[in-house]
Amino acid sequence: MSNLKQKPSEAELEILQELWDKPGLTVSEIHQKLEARKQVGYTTTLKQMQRMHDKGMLSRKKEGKLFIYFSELDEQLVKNSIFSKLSETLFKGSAKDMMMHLLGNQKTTQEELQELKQWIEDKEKGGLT
Amino acid sequence: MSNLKQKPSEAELEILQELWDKPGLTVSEIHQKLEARKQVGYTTTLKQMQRMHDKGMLSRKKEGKLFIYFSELDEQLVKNSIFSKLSETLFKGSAKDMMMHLLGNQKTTQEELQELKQWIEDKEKGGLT
DNA sequence: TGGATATTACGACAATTGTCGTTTAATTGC
DNA sequence: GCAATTAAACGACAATTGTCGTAATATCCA
Repeated sequence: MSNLKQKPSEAELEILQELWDKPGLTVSEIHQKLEARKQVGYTTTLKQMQRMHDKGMLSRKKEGKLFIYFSELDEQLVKNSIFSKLSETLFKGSAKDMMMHLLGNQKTTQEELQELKQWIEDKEKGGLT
Repeated sequence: MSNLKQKPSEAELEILQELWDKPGLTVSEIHQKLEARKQVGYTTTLKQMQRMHDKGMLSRKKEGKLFIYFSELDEQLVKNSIFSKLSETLFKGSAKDMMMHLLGNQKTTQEELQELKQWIEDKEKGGLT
């Protein structure tokens, strides 16, 4: 797990996300999930995953007669690096500004705001060593 | 302003960000700003901006002897579309989950959390038409 | 007015990405 | 055993990206 020389592309992220959700899927399983969301051919998914395997982003092992795949990249690390790059590029490195943007512009429900506030409060109480 | 058929690439975003911050910059001005952050040749920046101009992402006008550039893409729209895509791909579309991730993993200071909470509270009071 | 300087335009290239079609190989049900 | 089905491997392609070098222009100054 968890090297990260290259930033995964959009399509790669979609595949990684599926494997983070549920490690050990076959190409067809992944393909089915992707297909449910967007138009894409089986061989495209296959090729994509083979390339990711070549790059070391995925590992795989024979399960019976077919391969099941696993992510070799750590979910948190990848996501962090994406956001940190983004905050760097678009918000002069201020994570706070980035969140302000999120809160201000995404359709965030009242309820979600509530939860979020709660979450912050909990974090304030609990987590300051 | 504000069409968006194509998602700007990483390098393009860096340039857009400079123009959003301060519209009407020359190639060299942009280049200087970029150069301060990363290693890149002048012609690279120039070419990048010319391509963006061709794509209609940037407009420009002769100011005296040289061109000054402007973004043709709306900052909010672009940023929203980036985040919405991201939340789609990596958080099953939940903006809240995305923010949780941000709050949990980015180095967010106590102070920033405070501000954020304040911001949420203000928003609760004021903004629900 | 000519050369030095600053800007802009062109054209190239390698690498990466998204997409497939076509082949091979393996598995499985008659 | 063999045709039908499934899965995996290969090889191709066009478009996009990041990067420049070089050439053409426009400006300015001595």
